[in-house]
Amino acid sequence: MLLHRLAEVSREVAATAARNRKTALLAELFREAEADDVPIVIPYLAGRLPQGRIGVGWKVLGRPVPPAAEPSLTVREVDARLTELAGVSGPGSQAERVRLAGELMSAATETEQRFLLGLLTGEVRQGALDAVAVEGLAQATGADPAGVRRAVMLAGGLQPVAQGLLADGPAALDRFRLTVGRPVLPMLAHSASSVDEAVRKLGVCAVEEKLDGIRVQVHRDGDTVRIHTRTLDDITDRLPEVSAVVRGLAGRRFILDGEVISFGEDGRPRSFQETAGRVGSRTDVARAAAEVPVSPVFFDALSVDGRDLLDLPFAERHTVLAGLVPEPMRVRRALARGPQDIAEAERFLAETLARGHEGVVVKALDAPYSAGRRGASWLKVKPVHTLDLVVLAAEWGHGRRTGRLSNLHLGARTADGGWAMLGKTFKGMTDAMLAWQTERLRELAVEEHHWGVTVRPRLVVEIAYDGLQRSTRYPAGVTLRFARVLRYREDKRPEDADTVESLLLAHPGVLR
DNA sequence: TTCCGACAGTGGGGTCGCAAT
DNA sequence: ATTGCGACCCCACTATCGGAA
Repeated sequence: MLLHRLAEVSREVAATAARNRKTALLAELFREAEADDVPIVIPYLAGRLPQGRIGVGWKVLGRPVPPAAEPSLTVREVDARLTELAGVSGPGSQAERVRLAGELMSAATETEQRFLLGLLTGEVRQGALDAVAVEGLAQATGADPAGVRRAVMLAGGLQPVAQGLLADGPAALDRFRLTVGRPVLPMLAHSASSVDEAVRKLGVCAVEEKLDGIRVQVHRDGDTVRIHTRTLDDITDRLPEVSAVVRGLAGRRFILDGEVISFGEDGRPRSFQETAGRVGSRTDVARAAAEVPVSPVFFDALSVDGRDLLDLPFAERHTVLAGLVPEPMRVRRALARGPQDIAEAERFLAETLARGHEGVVVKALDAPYSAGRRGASWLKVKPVHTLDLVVLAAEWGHGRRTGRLSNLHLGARTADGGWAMLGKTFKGMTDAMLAWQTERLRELAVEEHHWGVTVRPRLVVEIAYDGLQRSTRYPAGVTLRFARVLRYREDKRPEDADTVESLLLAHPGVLR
């Protein structure tokens, strides 16, 4: 199949609003693909590379090159070239990547260039990724959509399922079962604004502490232990002490879901930055492990001794978990029968925060494990802080925000009457707010840049954030975690904005 | 007819590893 | 030794479609 055909379909999908039509377009293309093309066409149309990320970004792609007049590239040829690109390393590799990428781009037509650019930078933006591709695959093969979705979750990705389906038809779905050693997409949580809201929604539930670490899925098969992240990356080699702990557990074959986190000598959790830095260290693992040891803390069991637990209610999965994993290695929890226990649940949240954790996750006790979904049966609750800050600058948006000032630079007052930038945010704005702030900020502009405008510090905006973290980038030495806009405060003057000093007082110990 | 669940998009900060400077 | 890039951890929120109620 020609890449040109894919690029045209991608363009048409992007230009189509109706999701059913997007699905149909993808299905049509999947039906056209030859067997050898399938493992390439499917991920491409889901906006990703079969090779995963291959170290090619905006810089490597460099300046635009003149497009080819006629389409000639086949998807298999593109795939082969990208595999070659992915393999380049060592001194001189950057120049070689640039050369190979340039060669590929000059062989592509304009439409193909646009598609390849999106694919390589991970920004296809056609309004259809995994979910729509899964639906399209089901339609193309006549398989049950729910069955395909489930198989994809269990296989950890679209590709093996697509190959099976196109080779053997719907019967292939039976092959995809939960298997120890093969990671499955983890279940995710929605947010709730309070414990009260969460417990009222879920009824009989567990309230579990939410640790601010790295999500892990741990597989043990005898003496073999594998540890995977939320995106199913294998990080076993970076966490030897976790493997050792898991080998010490009673069961021989199991899959557990949990978090790894580092505790300080005082028993309190270290900052997310410290845990993440440790888990990210690959070169001198022994030293990193000595300096910042991490511990696994589990909260779910997906499979134990050959039993697939996914469809069991959480209450039963937890009973199995508790039989396998001793208490300190499980998250703390409280049970709530429903609204009558809200006070207790709130007390548990307060205690959890006092112990230095992030918040709680409220989980329905009767719900199955919805692999790969953001199930409504898990609700996270975290405290939210707010500040009144001043807009110092704003950046032009992209995609559907093109032509709108989008990303705000946020400043707090300093002791000398100036402003210290604390970070940026693009979150929380409605279309109406985007339109309004674009106009207002242009009026306040003192300087225009290619990236946006700097403005007179006049506009006060109320910002929600999850906490303060250390920063080497911003002048106060701190930045906001997950900052988002709540509303503009036109009733406030810049002099009413919060100060760096009061912010640091509100979060003692962050700078130290 | 209205409501709501699921998706995709729009980007945020930090840290690590690697290659280039 | 320092800098810049890319990958990958953490993530919130809004708009939209289409099926459920």
